[in-house]
Amino acid sequence: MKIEDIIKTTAVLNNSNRIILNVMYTENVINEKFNEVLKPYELSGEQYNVLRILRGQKGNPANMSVIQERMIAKTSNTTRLVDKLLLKELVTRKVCPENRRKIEVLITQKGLDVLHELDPKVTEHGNYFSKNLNEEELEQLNTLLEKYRNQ
Amino acid sequence: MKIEDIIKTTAVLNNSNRIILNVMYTENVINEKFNEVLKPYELSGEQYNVLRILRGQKGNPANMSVIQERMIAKTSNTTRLVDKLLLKELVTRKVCPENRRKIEVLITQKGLDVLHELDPKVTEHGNYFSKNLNEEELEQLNTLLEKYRNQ
DNA sequence: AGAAAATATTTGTATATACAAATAAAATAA
DNA sequence: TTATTTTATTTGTATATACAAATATTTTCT
Repeated sequence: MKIEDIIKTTAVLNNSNRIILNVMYTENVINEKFNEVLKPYELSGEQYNVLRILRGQKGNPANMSVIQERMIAKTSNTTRLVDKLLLKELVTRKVCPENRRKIEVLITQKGLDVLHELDPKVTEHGNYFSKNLNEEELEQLNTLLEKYRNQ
Repeated sequence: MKIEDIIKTTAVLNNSNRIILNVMYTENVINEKFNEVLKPYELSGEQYNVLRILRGQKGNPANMSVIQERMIAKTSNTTRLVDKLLLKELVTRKVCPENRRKIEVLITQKGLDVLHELDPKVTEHGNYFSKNLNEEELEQLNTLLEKYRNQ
């Protein structure tokens, strides 16, 4: 469906404005669907993102600034996200003994189990949208988005 | 910059996952930049979106559900957004006399003036990103995003 | 007409985002 | 060694998002 029909505008949009709206709306659609996947686990998208970053550390702890710089939404409040994960016992945190300013965050076995259970559902979520494009188009879309962003 | 480098992952991503991350990250970049444009006016992106919808009404009032269905983020809380705009005297609201369940929202002259002042800055914001692509690529990106979203 | 259902909006609550300020520890400079 | 600067994280505050429940009005059914 064209973005003009979705936002029910009669205005003629130029390609520049249409991309802004299309990217924003597509992100919303992806997120809404992904939140449905996460809902039974009572995780938010950004909490899931933190868990993925921690699993990627393969047993090494990550401190707050490492998590921060690997997040998609760079302005997320990592402290509070980790707090929530701690309450659910999906991560542990302790002060780094070498540098007491730093906090070492680790994913727990429970956290790894949750991610493992989610893995196929996350794959399915990605395929739900990408199935509409062939491999060449998928490649193109990634390339165009990366090119578009470059300031 | 490739999304893998931005989120500093060593994992190999398939195109399906890369699109999800690329769309989410691109939306973030667009929004961060757009918030800078809006900041001097103390407007949020969604407040601006509501003002645009109201201007598009060309003098006719819009009720809450009309605003809602034209918004990009379909889950926004229209009541509270309109409340904020009302405090800034950018809109008016009154109960619809024909159907007292409905609320008629109108943009004020002050609201129109703010939008008019923002217009060139919004255009500039769109061009800031779209200048990286030629007309054909812009067209392609829009088409691919619209195709991608189709369930 | 009165009850029930549908529609339009508001309110409540928890969480998340955006951004500035505060705190604490470590590194560097005088 | 003390003061200053830098680094890492936390806290505060206002706003926004997500979603359920409440309220008010209108429409439909009997």
